[in-house]
Amino acid sequence: MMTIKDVAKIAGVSVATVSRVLNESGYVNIDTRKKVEAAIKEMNYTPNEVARSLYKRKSKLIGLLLPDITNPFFPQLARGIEDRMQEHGYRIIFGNSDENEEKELDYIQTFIQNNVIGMISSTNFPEKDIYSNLKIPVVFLDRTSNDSPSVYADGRKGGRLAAQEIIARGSTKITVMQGPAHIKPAQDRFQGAIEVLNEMGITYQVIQTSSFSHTEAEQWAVELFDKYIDTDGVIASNDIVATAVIHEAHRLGKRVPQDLQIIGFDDIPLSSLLSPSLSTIRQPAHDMGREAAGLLIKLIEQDKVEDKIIQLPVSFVERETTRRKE
Amino acid sequence: MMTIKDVAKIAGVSVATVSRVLNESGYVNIDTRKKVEAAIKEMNYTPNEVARSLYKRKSKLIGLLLPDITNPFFPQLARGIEDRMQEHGYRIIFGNSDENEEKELDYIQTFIQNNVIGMISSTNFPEKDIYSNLKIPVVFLDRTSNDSPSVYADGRKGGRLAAQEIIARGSTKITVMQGPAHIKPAQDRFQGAIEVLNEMGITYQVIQTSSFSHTEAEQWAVELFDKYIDTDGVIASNDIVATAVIHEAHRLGKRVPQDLQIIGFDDIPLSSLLSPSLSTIRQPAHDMGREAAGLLIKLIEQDKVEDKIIQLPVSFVERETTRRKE
DNA sequence: TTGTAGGCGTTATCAG
DNA sequence: CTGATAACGCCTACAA
Repeated sequence: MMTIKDVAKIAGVSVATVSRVLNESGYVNIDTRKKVEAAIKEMNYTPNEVARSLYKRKSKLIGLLLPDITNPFFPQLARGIEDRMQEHGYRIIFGNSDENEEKELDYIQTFIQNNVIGMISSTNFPEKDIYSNLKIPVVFLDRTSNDSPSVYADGRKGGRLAAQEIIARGSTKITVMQGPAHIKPAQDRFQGAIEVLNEMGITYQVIQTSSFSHTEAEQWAVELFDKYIDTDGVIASNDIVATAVIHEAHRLGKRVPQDLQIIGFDDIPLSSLLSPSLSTIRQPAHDMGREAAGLLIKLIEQDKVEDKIIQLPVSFVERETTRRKE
Repeated sequence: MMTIKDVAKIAGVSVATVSRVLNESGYVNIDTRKKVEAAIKEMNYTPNEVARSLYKRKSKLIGLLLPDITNPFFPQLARGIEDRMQEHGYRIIFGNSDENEEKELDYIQTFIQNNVIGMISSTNFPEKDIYSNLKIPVVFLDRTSNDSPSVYADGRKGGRLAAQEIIARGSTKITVMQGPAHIKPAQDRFQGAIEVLNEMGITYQVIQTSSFSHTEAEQWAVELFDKYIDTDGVIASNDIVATAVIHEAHRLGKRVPQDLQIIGFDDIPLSSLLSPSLSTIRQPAHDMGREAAGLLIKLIEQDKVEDKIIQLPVSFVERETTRRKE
């Protein structure tokens, strides 16, 4: 491994000078600069980030904590984050928390031990001391807490939209699937939906779902029709559950959207490929990731940041699981 | 930030002693050990991994390079890797390569600058010098190169299976979708399938697909029926394309599986939720991730590793896009 | 404009 | 059994 010393030696200067050209700091004669640059290129030298990090007490690493990368919504966030971070020279240490506080703590711990310079987290525990006591900037993604920096989509609005659209298209016996109680955005959606339902005086039923996992989605779909066989409109807690509902409706011989309309949430990439393709409330996941990254970078690089809360708009994506508007 | 010095001070010993108890190295009197441990707990001290890494010239970080986390196959690999690594105290620095050599190089570069102790890569360029010149262990995942350590599923076998099963279920005008030319496993599948087709003397057509992206999947599905409207069996290059094919078949009024059978590849989590649910060749993605992590850990921690090539079995998952065997 | 030297937090060597 | 102390590779006063 090359070190700054080696470069200094073959450039015939001191390490301090090499460091100066490396960091474009302080004065350095144009000619010696050239010599140094030549040496660097020749030896194909790149500075050891670990040593840098030790000295500066901070690295170019940022910590990313997501509940479960296996849920199709999160890779999109991750991708948005990574794209933006990468443009700015930051790298990502990644962990799945499984919404498990202990695991989360453990990761935060090691993030800090590795001098991460900032962190993005989709945690269910944003209020915890761990976060408020952190000495590095944190951005909550798809989550919020008071006035902490955060990026999220307007879940309540999304829920309202879903209800409005499904009502406008003629469903009258609506079932709302309520996502996991401990996940804030899931509850926002739910609240938004029932708000509208109540305002319009439409009767509805609720199905509780306690997670967003693929494996359990099927069960809830079954439970749904088991309890409410004659429902004619389902507002699902996300696209995965919605997919399972389509599947189950098919199995029961229900026609979608004629007998039953379904609206999902998220607009994961596969939604448009389903048969029928899924009408859904779109969250701009990739953008959310980019924004979160952008916000964190600001927090890191600027001392004063005005807009620390970024709310992105959701929108109704009309596809084939809803009828044409009357 | 606490340092080992602070601990030493309040424990009334030298840093060397603290270091010894931290690393369980060398002798240390039981009583002083207790004092030190008490101090550590009291101050809630955790060692600075960066300093450790600098001294040891290697960290507890491993680099992970995946083509695109947005493709549902990869999160599963990632998850498998992470789970296993996490159990062993390793953390992951992650990057999307987009199958772009330059990006890949860039990441490898920074991985090394960060003293990663090993690397897992799903690269299309395993033969490149960058890899062979690396001084840290590398495991290729879902990829291979000569006798480099690697973990992958038996793609050729998978292709053969797909062809055998679809033939056994009565398709006679088969279309094989050939995945991206530069992706080895995609070609293996293709080869396996046409091998069987040729052996059995079945005529078939080929549709080229140049990527695995969601956005383009739809186009190939359209192209497929555009060119071969009366095909009665499709062997898709992966589950995403297969999903698009189901969708397009629906649109054209074809009944699946009566008029048209479809077999996918991968068995991504959503496959079972589709309508009809997708028959596919399953790759044990999560296990592949775990195995790759396990192999890398061995490579790191042991000096001699016997089985450096791990091939995992694929299997046919019978669902609703194929008919019952006759 | 350039070089010397001290320090970032740990570990390991070597006396004691 | 314990304690100085020299690295690890880099950056930044401070001198020259």
